[in-house]
Amino acid sequence: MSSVSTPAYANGGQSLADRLFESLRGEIVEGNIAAGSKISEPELAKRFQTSRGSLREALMRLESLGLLERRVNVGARVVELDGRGLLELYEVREALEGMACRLAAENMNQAEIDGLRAVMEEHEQQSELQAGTAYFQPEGDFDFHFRIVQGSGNQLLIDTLCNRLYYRVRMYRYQLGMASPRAKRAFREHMHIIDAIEARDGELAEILMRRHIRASRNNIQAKIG
Amino acid sequence: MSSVSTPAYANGGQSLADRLFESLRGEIVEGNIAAGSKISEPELAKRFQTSRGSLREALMRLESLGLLERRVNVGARVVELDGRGLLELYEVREALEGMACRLAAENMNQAEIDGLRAVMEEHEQQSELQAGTAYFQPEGDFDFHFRIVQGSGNQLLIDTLCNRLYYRVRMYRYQLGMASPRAKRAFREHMHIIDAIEARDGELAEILMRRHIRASRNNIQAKIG
DNA sequence: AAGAAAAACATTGTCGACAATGTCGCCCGG
DNA sequence: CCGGGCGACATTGTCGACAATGTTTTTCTT
Repeated sequence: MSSVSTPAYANGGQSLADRLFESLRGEIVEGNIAAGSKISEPELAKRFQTSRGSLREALMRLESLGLLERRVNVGARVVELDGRGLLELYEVREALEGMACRLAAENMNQAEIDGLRAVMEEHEQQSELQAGTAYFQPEGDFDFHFRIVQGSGNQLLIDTLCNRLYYRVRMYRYQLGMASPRAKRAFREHMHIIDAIEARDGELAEILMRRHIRASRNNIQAKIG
Repeated sequence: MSSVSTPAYANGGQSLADRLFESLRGEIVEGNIAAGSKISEPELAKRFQTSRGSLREALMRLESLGLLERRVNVGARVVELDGRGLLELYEVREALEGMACRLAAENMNQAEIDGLRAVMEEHEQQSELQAGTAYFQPEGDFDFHFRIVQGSGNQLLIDTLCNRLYYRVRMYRYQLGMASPRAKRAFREHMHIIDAIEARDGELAEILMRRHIRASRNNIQAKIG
């Protein structure tokens, strides 16, 4: 179907720099490219069989994501992961997701709320399969928070959390292994949050979400901070 | 002093793309480049006497700032300013600045608090010079909020607000002329916030800041939304 | 004449080369 | 032996040209 002259970057409506960006983002989040390590443009360009120009575009977008730090005429480094940064991240999450939860209680339709409950049922089954004290599935937890943010209807809020902060959260989880041992408690907190949303009680929903995130933060602080 | 071979981009420790970025950011914020208008890379490159490569770097950073929207193989457009976006912006500000205010109450030192009061005295004098119902100085208002955010000590929060959201706020103010007629009320609200910070009452400081921003939002919604 | 196909144009994405800066190692003087 | 200056190397910033896509205009057919 495709002619022999099909260019390498004519894929799926996204540019080559887009795909480089996504690949590198994944490698950084999962720690495949070590935190704090220096980025060599020529080396990466060779690894991905591309030119430096497109690679640099990807690097700049990673910088604006907060995953890289670039200094003029020096180069780019993957950000360091320190406890302070993680705690700061949770403070911002508390503020933003609290607001998102309030808005979700006002704006979510019934289908979206049902979807939330379905996610929780899935959690419950998986939790029963695993040991009672098993770590809380980061995947499912993310799904829960993700859906609430989407339900806020505030595009700026959605973009800030889902396209910016969450990658950093995942990076910390992967590399510092922040598996929360608060499985059962977190599950109950999630359920209460859904109840508040379904009751259209935005004020309560916000309070519960903030306490939920703050509890995680305190948990982290006790361990690492 | 400078030799004839001094390169154009060897200024002040920042790259040419950095300066292009700042220049364009200013022109977009102030409406010199109209909202919603299409960006022509060759045209701008000619205007700034630079190559397209450096210009594209600046454009990408503007995109990550939320001031431009780019589509692959089509080009970049300045974002449109609609009431919905402005209201969303204020919802995010309410959440983030509320948190910033809480943290500021916990972390600001006395010198910073004194600086806040000095800003307010300046406001008062300028307000007296102008008519009693005069619009609230965007400059001074920004200074007040700016300082509180700085005082939070949370680097992620500072970056998100000062290096990301505030440019959009300024863009709206310039172009939609959002001069708040709440001068005296806002001034009193600011003073109460400072009092709460000085009393190290983070909870109250957050509540007051949120109400302050929400009042502005309601004011805007009544007018435009 | 109206609509569609096609070609010409303009714009964007990508690439390799050059210029300038930072970095590392070596040599020299103290 | 140690510290500072100097030079070679590597890396980054910048530029102009080419390839591919989107857009507009022209032209041909019905």
